[in-house]
Amino acid sequence: MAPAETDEIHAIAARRLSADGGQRYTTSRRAIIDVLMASHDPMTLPEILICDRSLAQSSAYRNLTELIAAGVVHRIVTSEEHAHFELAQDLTGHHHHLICTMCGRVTDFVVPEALERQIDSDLAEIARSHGFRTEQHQLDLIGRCRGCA
Amino acid sequence: MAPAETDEIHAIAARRLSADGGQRYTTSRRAIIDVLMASHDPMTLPEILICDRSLAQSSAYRNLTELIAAGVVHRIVTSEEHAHFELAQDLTGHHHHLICTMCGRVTDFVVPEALERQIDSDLAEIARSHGFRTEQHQLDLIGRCRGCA
DNA sequence: CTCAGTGCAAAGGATTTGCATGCCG
DNA sequence: CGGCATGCAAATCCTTTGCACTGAG
Repeated sequence: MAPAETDEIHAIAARRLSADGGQRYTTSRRAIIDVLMASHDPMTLPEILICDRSLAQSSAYRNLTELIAAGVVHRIVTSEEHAHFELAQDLTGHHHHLICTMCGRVTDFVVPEALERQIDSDLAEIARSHGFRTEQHQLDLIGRCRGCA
Repeated sequence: MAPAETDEIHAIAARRLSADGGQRYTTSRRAIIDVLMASHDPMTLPEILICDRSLAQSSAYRNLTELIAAGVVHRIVTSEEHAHFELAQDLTGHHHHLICTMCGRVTDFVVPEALERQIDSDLAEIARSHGFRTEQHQLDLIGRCRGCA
């Protein structure tokens, strides 16, 4: 669960893509990963395109879909118009999101280890009682960010 | 925070709507609330329309928007195609959601009081340190439901 | 050569909106 | 009467897809 090194992330991405049906780690895909690594917070597609003017919108969407399928990128849906994208949490470390209802910005935060463990154990019990196979939990705060408060 | 009675919910809905700029609690709006009360889990718009054949799609969306603005209904966004709608949690009691990545179904669950308190206090501290004004927290489990596992 | 990747333009699909009409207060 | 509410159809807008072309192995 420890955050991976920058170079290591590229290596992992390449490996997961090729494991996922022989996909290549192309320049465009690497560029997307670079952009996401450079940002500390999840980004929308328009934001990604601004950081990487060379990319076509449809290709960006297609590559993100591929990266998500390969487990390298994670998509975050909010009430806002655009989805947000971030590196998979097994690459960057597990965290949660502050979601601003005004400007739509998504910001990362981490919670104390003790709380994380408590949540995991309580939710495991709940999932079991519902016959639910949990893939991930998601704990977000919805409200107004500092700038919009 | 205690769940409100069925009749009481209608009264509250009417009151909040009229407080929200003089909106009326019309037959259609009451019907939507009835449908949501009858379901124990959040519903998509198509599901609502099936339960209430008399409603036009656009009116249903418009009424839901109005009910959300009045704080009577809550909208849940998932990765699935349709949003889900449920009564505001101050009417039904605070709870969380199991979200199935296969069939898209959303199911309610509650967590132990102790965990809820722990989350609230830890997150309050985090929000403070980010200058974030929290409106609600959201703790969901993403995975496969019993039928799709 | 072959097949994945790319870009452009067009399609898809949930949700929203314009507009004329209906209806409660 | 006045303004909110409704329904239909058309518009929006994020995202996906069809298709022809390019490029890496």
